[in-house]
Amino acid sequence: MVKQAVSKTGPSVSQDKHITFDVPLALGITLNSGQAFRWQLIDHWYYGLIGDVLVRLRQDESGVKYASTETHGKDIAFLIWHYLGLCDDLDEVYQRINTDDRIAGAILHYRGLRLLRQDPWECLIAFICSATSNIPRISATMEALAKNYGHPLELDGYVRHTFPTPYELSSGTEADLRRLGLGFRAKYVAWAAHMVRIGELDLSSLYGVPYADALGALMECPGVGHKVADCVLLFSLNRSEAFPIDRHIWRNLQNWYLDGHKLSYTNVLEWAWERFGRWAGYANQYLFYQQRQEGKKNLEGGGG
DNA sequence: ACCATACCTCTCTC
DNA sequence: AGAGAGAGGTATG
Repeated sequence: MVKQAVSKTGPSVSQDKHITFDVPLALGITLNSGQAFRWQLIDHWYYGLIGDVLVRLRQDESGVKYASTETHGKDIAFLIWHYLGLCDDLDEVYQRINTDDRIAGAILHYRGLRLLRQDPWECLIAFICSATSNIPRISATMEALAKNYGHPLELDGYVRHTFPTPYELSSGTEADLRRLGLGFRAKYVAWAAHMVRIGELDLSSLYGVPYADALGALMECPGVGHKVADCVLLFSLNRSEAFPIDRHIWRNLQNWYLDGHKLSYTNVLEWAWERFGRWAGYANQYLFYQQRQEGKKNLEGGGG
């Protein structure tokens, strides 16, 4: 008997395209390394938004396959290339940050993990929402904001919402945002939306200005401290020297490298710059990802 | 300058 | 299954 060929996909499925390159990339690890919160893996495709374009991505031997919604003339291949940070020379990065066995192990296991170039506005809100939270909750929060204040896009029958602009998000009051489950972060999100909308914080002006100036500008936002500002600098503003120090990284650096000494945030930062130089942010991301994977492993081991 | 504490409520765990 | 801890931080005393 011959099996009947039945198309499982709906009508008008987008044509897959392809970007070819020969630099290291670990797409799945990169999209799930805690930098971005809206990528969803469905049927072996990563669905998510890059700006106002809904895309699906899938890595193969020679690069990345993709399909997307209308791009309004934008070069989608370049958009993806840029978003994934494929222009960073990872060989140069590895050479500079590979200072010890621990980092060497992380590079070995997670080769191709990259720092993304996200939209600074979305990144700012995501990390304001990250305070005393966890990844599932941050993701849920970002989806709630998108569904309530963004607009829908459809790709092959699959619908996702854009992340709202500062103007769109400004239509929500603090009380509205609390109803979405933001908790004490609601006030900070509303405030940030207001500041960006009226131009008191101009995120696009922060590319390429001195680190300390960009940091200071971000920290003008209530609810944005040094750590959140470093996340925005590293994951969206292309500042590879930014080195976000959360409680876990702090404790681990203290044990692994600092002989148990408790240094202030600024002192740890200066230590990181001295050790890892201008690619310190990559060292941070590899150590962060490694510590998270080891945490998962320990949980599995305990369960049998 | 440093340290403790409150802040919302969701998620994971036992 | 339901209660209790803890959560990628920041602002405030």
